[in-house]
Amino acid sequence: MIRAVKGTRDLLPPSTSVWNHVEAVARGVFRSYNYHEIRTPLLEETQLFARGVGEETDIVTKEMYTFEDRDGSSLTLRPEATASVMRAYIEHRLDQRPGMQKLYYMGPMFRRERPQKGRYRQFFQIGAEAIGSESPVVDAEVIEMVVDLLEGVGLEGFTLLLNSVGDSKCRPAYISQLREALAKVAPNLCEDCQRRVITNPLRVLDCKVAEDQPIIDKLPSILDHLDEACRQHFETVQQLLRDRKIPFEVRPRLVRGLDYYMRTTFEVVHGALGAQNSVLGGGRYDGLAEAIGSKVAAPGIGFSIGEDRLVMTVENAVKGEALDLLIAALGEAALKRSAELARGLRSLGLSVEIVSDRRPKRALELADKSGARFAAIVGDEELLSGIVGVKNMRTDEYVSVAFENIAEGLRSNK
RNA sequence: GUGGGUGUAGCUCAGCUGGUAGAGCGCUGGAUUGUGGUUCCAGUGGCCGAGGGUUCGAAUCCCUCCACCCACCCCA
Repeated sequence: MIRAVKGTRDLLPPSTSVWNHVEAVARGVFRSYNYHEIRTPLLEETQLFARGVGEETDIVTKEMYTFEDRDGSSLTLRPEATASVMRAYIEHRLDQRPGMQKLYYMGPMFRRERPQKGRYRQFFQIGAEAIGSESPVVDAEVIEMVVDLLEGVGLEGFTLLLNSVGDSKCRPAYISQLREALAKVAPNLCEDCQRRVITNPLRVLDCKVAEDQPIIDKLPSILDHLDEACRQHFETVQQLLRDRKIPFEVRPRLVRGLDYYMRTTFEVVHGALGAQNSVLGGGRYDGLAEAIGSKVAAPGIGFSIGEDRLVMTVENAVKGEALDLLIAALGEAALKRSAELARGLRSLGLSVEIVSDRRPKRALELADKSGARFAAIVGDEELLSGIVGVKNMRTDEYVSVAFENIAEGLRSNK
């Protein structure tokens, strides 16, 4: 048997209606903040991610789906979208368009990791990027939008974590101090951390091993090492969030795995997701444009939602897309008349199913099992009288109406 | 890449110390020529993850491999 490849999956009904719901809510929220959709290719030149995401990151060193094209060039299935959006921004000179560019996207990303709960090799992200401004006002609005979106799809009990990771001017100094401090305590840390001390000292801050916590708490905090500009920026973002009554927790130890982040970073976590508790991550990336070879500066901030994870948390809260009417047609003539009726109803946006190969009882049973709102039987009697008995499957109400009045009845009961 | 767990019907799972498969749910039909949800009856269903070994005989014991899940790493 041929199966879906490891880490990929088929999304089947009724689950797909949850996905549609999440995406519809997202589009609505994006529209209300004046964001517009951008669609970039799933394939990019490998260099884009190597430079944009960071040569040393896990994504680039071991998780990318990279292959050689027939002409010898190296292509990669996108592991994330921000670099692509920035590439498109530069390529099409969107900086020349009036005002800031507020863009959103949704679609599949690919990373070759070992799958587990909430993690797939093909996974879906919904994200947005605001490019063309360094202002903390934009940071606050992006975060406000994120909260709107999550609440809009019905997510409850999430926590917004906030931090600033400084910029290219103040972060290097902090990291060297951190290295110094780590050198002294390294032998007392867990095995993973001892490795991180060398590979990526910031990651030590993210360690979850209980015994390490007291040691990590004593390490220097990035927030004490921000330069004046970064400190101001971070202060303002926090003030604007308070003004908007958006609850958040400052987590000086919140670090992100992608090299391009600077200043504001944030994350939304939710229990009930297993070990992968992060639903969304984002931050500012003022140096990204230059990193991928742009001559013009393009400061920006964005975020990305793990749609698979979000759907997991709201799966039960969303109702499916119910069938409006199931018609049991008895005989040739009735089938013909039913098809006419269905055509009219469908053109009004109602969903209709015709069943002509089952006894009425079985047809009703099917209506019940498929969650139809109404059911009707069309046979010789109805053809003669022009009157159909329409049954409300939820309330058991049963009304006789003329063929031409069915639409109205269905719609008023919706 | 590393650990742990699990693989028997479409789904959830029973099958004790070896005697070549069961239940519930589902699906199809009937009881009930045209009105669902309850009941009852019948039918449909499986190279017991794959290969090899032990044995007269293996779903069951042994070995190898594979797949899926969870976790680590890391991230959405």
